[in-house]
Amino acid sequence: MVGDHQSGANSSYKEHDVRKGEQTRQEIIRKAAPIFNQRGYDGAALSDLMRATGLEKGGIYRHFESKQELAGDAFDHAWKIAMETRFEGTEEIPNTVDRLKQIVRNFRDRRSGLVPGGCPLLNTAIDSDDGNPQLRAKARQALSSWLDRLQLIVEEGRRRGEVGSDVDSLKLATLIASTLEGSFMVSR
Amino acid sequence: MVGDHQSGANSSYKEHDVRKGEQTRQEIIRKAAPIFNQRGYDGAALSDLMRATGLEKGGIYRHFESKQELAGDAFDHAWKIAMETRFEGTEEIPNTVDRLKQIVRNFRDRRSGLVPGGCPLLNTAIDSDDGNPQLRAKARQALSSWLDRLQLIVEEGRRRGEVGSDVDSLKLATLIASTLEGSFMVSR
DNA sequence: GCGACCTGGGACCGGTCGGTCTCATCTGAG
DNA sequence: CTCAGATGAGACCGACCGGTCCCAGGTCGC
Repeated sequence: MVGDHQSGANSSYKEHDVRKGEQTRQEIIRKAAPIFNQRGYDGAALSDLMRATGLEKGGIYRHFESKQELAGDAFDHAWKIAMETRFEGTEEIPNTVDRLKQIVRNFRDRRSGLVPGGCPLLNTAIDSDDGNPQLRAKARQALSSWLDRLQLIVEEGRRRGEVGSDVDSLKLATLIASTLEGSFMVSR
Repeated sequence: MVGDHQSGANSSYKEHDVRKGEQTRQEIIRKAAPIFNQRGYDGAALSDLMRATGLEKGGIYRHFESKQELAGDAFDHAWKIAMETRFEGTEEIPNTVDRLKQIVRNFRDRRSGLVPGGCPLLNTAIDSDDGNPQLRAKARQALSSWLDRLQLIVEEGRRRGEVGSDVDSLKLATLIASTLEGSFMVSR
């Protein structure tokens, strides 16, 4: 239906895809992400995206099948940045509790490099809780990957005796995530 | 601008306002609240509200200046119900900690009488974090009234020695609220 | 440098949005 | 019962929505 342009044979220049169009595509995603994150899916009008990217409608739709596809890519982009920021500089902390504390601190303090508009997960989860199953699925997936990562840290700590063995790692991970996300809302 | 119909003099039937129109107005609010709560402000189209209320556009706009006014009233309605539900049967619990526990339990368990679509505060806070200053103000006000109420309970407990005097009542109230709201999101 | 095709502009489309207005009908005080 | 005023229907409005399409011009492999 889409893609598979010049499908055949000899004609070339794929491999990493540094074609002009791919750069434009990435720039559209970068510029669109804050708008979706701030205004939500319905609130982000094509006209807003046009202004932000400096492109006309046709220029945007050249690179995306639909607004939904763009929103999905924009969410992935925003979430990737959020995750990197939240776990930045925590891998090398040896003690589990200290590492968790650093994650909380990252969550609280590091907002500069982030995509503006608050937590993409929280925004998207709420925004897509009626229709929009694609975005909803992405949000669900993002949440579980986050919980998994927290849970893994807790379990490692348990194995190393830095966290009590009576701790339910999934429950603790969920508690941490809930509280952090909740505080995001309160701090508006 | 609005209202103050038959402002003057002798002409009558105010007092409690049981006029037909007022009943209709309340029913519109009741029917509209779940739609705003589920779909958000932009997502709740007039056509949805028309279907839900069984009225035509003119019939709705007779009772509200604008969609914003209706959304505001719908939020107030939803929030009132949510607060009643959350604090239901907690006033008479003597011990402070038990009372707080009951509030948490209410939050978790009692969802039947509620306006569908999750917590109105969470929804509205996220939904209105770009424009829509009216709704934003209402959300802010709702949050502080909730925090105040929790804080009051904690402080009473402190005075009666049921809660450690080292506890910061505002911080604890905020923590409780954050965690509860956050868990609301996670549990989608 | 040529030529194929990738890229972006922008007019255009049908549909829906929130909101207004007029008018027929209903309600209820006298 | 009368009749003024309250109520609701629904046609209508301009703006804007997401999306399509074709064309001029740019890009890039050969």
